[in-house]
Formats: sequence, C-alpha cells, structure tokens
Amino acid sequence: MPRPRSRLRLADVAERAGVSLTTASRALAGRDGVREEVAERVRRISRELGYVANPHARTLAGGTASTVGLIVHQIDDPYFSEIAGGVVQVAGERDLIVQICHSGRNPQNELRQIRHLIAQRVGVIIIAGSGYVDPRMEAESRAELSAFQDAGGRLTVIGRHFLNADAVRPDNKEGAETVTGHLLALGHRRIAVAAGEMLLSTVADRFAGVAAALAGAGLPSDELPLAQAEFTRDGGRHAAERILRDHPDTTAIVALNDAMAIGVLSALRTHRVPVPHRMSVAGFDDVSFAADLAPGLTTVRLPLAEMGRQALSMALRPPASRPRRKSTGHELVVRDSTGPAPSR
Amino acid sequence: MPRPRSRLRLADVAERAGVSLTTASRALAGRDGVREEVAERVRRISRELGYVANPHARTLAGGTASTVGLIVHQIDDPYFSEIAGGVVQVAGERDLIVQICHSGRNPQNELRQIRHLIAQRVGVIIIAGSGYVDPRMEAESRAELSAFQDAGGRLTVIGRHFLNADAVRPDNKEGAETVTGHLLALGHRRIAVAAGEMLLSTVADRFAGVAAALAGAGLPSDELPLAQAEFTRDGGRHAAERILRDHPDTTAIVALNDAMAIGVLSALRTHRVPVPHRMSVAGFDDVSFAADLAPGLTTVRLPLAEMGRQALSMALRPPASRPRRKSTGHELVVRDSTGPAPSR
DNA sequence: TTGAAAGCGCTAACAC
DNA sequence: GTGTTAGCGCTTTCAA
Repeated sequence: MPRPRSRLRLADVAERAGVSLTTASRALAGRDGVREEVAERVRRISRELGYVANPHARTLAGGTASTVGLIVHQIDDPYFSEIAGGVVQVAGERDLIVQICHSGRNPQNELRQIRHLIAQRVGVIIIAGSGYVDPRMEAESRAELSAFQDAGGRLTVIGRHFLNADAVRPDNKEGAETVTGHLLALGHRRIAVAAGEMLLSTVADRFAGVAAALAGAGLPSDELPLAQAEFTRDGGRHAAERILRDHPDTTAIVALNDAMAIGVLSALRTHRVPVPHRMSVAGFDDVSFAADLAPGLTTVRLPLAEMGRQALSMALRPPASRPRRKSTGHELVVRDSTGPAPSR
Repeated sequence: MPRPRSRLRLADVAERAGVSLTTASRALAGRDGVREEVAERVRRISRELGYVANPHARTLAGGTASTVGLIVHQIDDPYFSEIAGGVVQVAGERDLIVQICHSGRNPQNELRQIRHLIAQRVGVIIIAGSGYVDPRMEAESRAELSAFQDAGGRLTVIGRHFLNADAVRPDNKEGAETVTGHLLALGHRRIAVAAGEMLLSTVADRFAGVAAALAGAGLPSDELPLAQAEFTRDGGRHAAERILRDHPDTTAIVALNDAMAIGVLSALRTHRVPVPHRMSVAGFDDVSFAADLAPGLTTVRLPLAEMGRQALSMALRPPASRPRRKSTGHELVVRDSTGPAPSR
C-alpha cells in the first residue's frame, strides 16, 4: 500500500506562526512556558490550516499515547453499545481515539485482545463487562494488565472486582435487592430467577441481591427457584420455559438482565401468560428500548452511558495512590410488567 | 496520559541474532533479500524473546497502520452498533484494530473525524450512515477522502452515494417500495410517512420508494402526507402527533426507520389508537428488538451485521479498477403492527 | 545478500 | 520565554 502523501506537519504551523517547533509544540499541548499571546496565535494558525498532529510521531517521541482501548463482550449488545457511547463521547471531547475489541465472553479471547492493545502501546485500557467468579479464569489477563499498569498504563474496569484498578462498580447486589423488594411489596412470595451463567460475577452478585432481599423478608432463599441459561434473550426464553414447567405457581420472575427479561416476556407471550396479571417480570439494566416493550419493562436502571463516561474520565485523571471505586447508583424504574401478586 | 515504559526493540533482536537492524527488519517483514537461513534465525529469536514491533514507530517510518477507522453517527444506535459488530468481527479475525468515531450526524464533525483518522494513518476508512442530498454539505469530506484514496488508503461507504468508493448499498428505495406495497395490498389508501430530515440521502431515497409504490398503484403521491422530524424515536413521536392532528383519516404510517417507528408506536399508545386495528405501522431496518416490541414491528430487514462484514471485506481486497457496489438485498418482515385497512 | 545512514513527525532535555 | 538538539523505534534508500 503506497504511503499517504505527507500532510501538514507541526513544522509548517511553526513556520507560519514564526516560532520554533518547540514553542509550537508547547502551545498546542497547552503546556506553559509560552507567552499566552504567542500560544493563541499558534493555536489559531493551526486551526486555520486544519493541522492534526501525527499521533504516531507523538507517541513515539514520548508524548501521550492518545489511544484508549475498550474491550467489550459484544458491541452490538445494547448494554455495551450504550457504555461505549459514553466512552466515545468523552474521547471525542478530548481528541482521543477509541479502539474497540470484542472479548465475546471468552477469557482466552479477552487475553488476546489485551495483549494486542498493549502491543499497540495504548495509554488506557477500559474493560467493560462481567468478570469471572473463579479468579483462575482470568489469571493471565490480570498478569498482563498488572504489567501494563506497572509500565504506567491506566486501567479502568466496569463491573469487575480487580483489586488494583480504578473501577466503576454497578450496583448489582443493591439493585437486585431493590427490585426484589418491589416485588415483595406487591405481595409476591413465589418469585423465580432467570439467571445467566453463575460463573459470571455479575450474575452471582445480582443473584446474591435477590437472595438477600428474600432472606430479609423471612423467605427461605435456599429453595429459590433458579433457572440458569445464557445471559441473552434466548437464554431468557429457555429459563422462562423451565420456570413455567418446574414451578408453575410462580407469580414473578426476576431476570438478571434486560436481555433475558425480553426473552422471558417473549416466552410468556407464546404461552399466553398475561403479564403482569398472572406473572410479573422485572429486568436489570434499563437498556434504551426497555420502555418500548409491551408491557413496558420494570427494571433497575444503571446509567450506562454515564458509566462509560466515568470510566474514561477516571482513567484520564492522574492515578490515585489507592485505586478509585465509583459506585453507579441505581434506580428502580417501575413500568407495566410488574403488578400485584394474583390473589389465590 | 502516562507512557508505558519502552519494551523490547528490534535492535535487541538484531543484536541477539548478530545481524543489522535492516536485516532484522527485512526478515520479520518477510521481505526478500535475506538468506533464508538468516531470516529463520531472526524470526526464531524474535519469537523466543516475545518481541512485538512498536506500531507507532513502524507507521511513522513507512507503511500505513493496520488499523480500520469506522465512522458512525452514533454507536449506541442499534442500527450502527449492529453494523459495527460485523466490522469488529471481521477485524478480529484478521488481527486488525478498529477505531470508532462518532460523526453525530453533523458534517463538520464528520470532517473532523475523517481528518483524525487520516492523520492517524489508518489504512482503511469505513463510513456508515446516510450522506447528504446536497453534495456541498460533504464537499470537504469528499476532498479529504479522495486525497486519502489517492495516497493508497481504502475507503468503503455504507449507505452513501460516493462515486469513487467501494460501497455497500442498502436497498433503501426498493425496501420502501416493498413495504408500501404490503400496505397497499392490505387495502390501505390513506398512508402517511414519518420521515427524518429530507436532507439525509437515506431519508430521501426511502421516501422516493414510498412515493414510487403509490404512484405505481395509481395513487397521487404528490399529496402524500409527510411529517418530517428528527430521524430518531422522539422524531417519530412528533411526526405521529402531527399526522394524527393534520391527517386524522390516515390508516397506515410508514416510518422511514425503526427508531421513528418506535416513537410512532409510543405516540399511538398515548393517544389510545389501536395498532393495527385502527392504524398500521411499519418501520425500516429490523433492528434486533423490533420483534420484541408490542405489537411486533412489521419492517424491512437489512442484514446489518452482514453489511459491516462486507464493508470491511471489500476494503481488504485489493482495489478493483472500478469501485465495487454491493447491494444488500432486503426482506419484508411482517409482524403484528400491520393489518387490513379498517373498513369505513 | 547485507549494512550504514537518513529520515518519518514529534516531544523533551538542555541551552540561551 | 524561546530555540537548539537529540532522540523515540522503525523502514527504506543507497552503497558496499
């Protein structure tokens, strides 16, 4: 592939502004040691000329690596695309570039993506999405990431329990308690859970929240009907089928994410189970179209885009002596998919 | 942003192999002019040491980066996140990195993103999403992109009319004709259109398809009720409000994308207009959750992820003498939001 | 077939 | 404050 014709360089801007390379560099980086008047002139000329720095040269020379690596399970999953939206937005404001990789909920592939990003010399890595309950499944990733951090790279995780990284912590357990409390308040006592694979820490945490709420209400959470399946729409369908078959007197289903909730609603529609009159359904996440389902989905709202924004903002601040933890908070959004428990 | 400490360099590999930098470079790049035996030794040592080239140095010194720039209007819009999913998938298979930027449906911002990607020396640019009817709105972008292509860069557009680029062409006009034909066959005669801004070429093309279908059925398409608004869910709400007010005898609304269709459904629910008994609604795109709305949305399916895959695959093939055009095809997906026209 | 040397465009010590 | 100069790690002429 031929090499793109060389474009405007910093030297051109410097020349036009009648200053040296260094001064131009400082002015554009906003560093001080330049008279404000001169700096302003350089910036103006740079803008007029449409100058854009070559990030490779910049990185090579030891400047800031202006790239953010974002690892998601799957970008076309609304949970991740909304988070990514937040990351890309902040990146755009700061003239950073975002590289997106899929881990596909596969620890080996995730490791590969991490290595790739590190080889690219990205300055920031953001990992979004559940980790694994068993630390051995991500031991290698952790090792690579530690080395990355030791070398000065910035790491932020969203929804993982990494001891040594800044983290955006979704209210998984608390949110699950809240939504379960909502169902209890509506009089439901026979509540079932549609869960993803329990080896995902997000699933385990949310499930713990449901169990805690039930225990708090004096209900035996150890025999809580639990249907595990994939953490997806189809998984939700399968889980609902099993719940209907094995626990026919269930009056409410808590799905541990909205994707599963949608599958649950779909299965209930197929079986002509009226929602919420015969069965209440609640989800988790509040993805953008949860309000547009019918019935509108009662769910726990996480501020997804905001989580993405925070993750990048944290990474861009100078590292703290101790890793930062930022809880997302959550909000119960009551729509039409939950209602009073049917009286018997 | 901090800078990761420098790692193993090519010079280290060269030294260990007892050859010059040049020879090592050649050996690893697989270029000839190196005795096979020497090349093999260099490669072995490089592997043993775990050497990974610094892509910034590599890009700066010569070739283009093995990076794909993907410009979308908004990554958290399902239309784009599904396309992006396809692109990221193919990229993952080929060890390429995908950089995502938002244009935000703003030509100026799009131009800025294009410049960034070019400055970044990406080898491939993929632009997804509607262009503008008025060529002047994207004249600058076109100029930059032409220069990029002249310099050897590969460009693929999804859903734009760029003469000189490989293109994935969604069946906008054809799909609109199909879905309008479906409504006509159901007996609808008073059909209204909820459209995005007409300056978007996608909107114009889809609208032309609706008009053509009506004309083909001998209906006066020049007085076709048309409500223009933003090409989003909220825009759909507003458009529906206006249609209900100004054309109360309408029996079917064609929304020119699914986002608007969802807004239309929402507005109709608010006004207690039964769908499809009193009003049929059709969308366009078939985003993943269109089936889960209630009623399930009748729409025109575009193979979004496949479009993303094709776009990158085309870009990675050697350029053809003439730009390639790949039509997506389309498929009418009939669900519950359309039904027979109410008899009067 | 191999190597020396000249950059690629930028930042950062170190002068002035 | 501002400029000079030496790299960052690699590819690529151009000689040998």
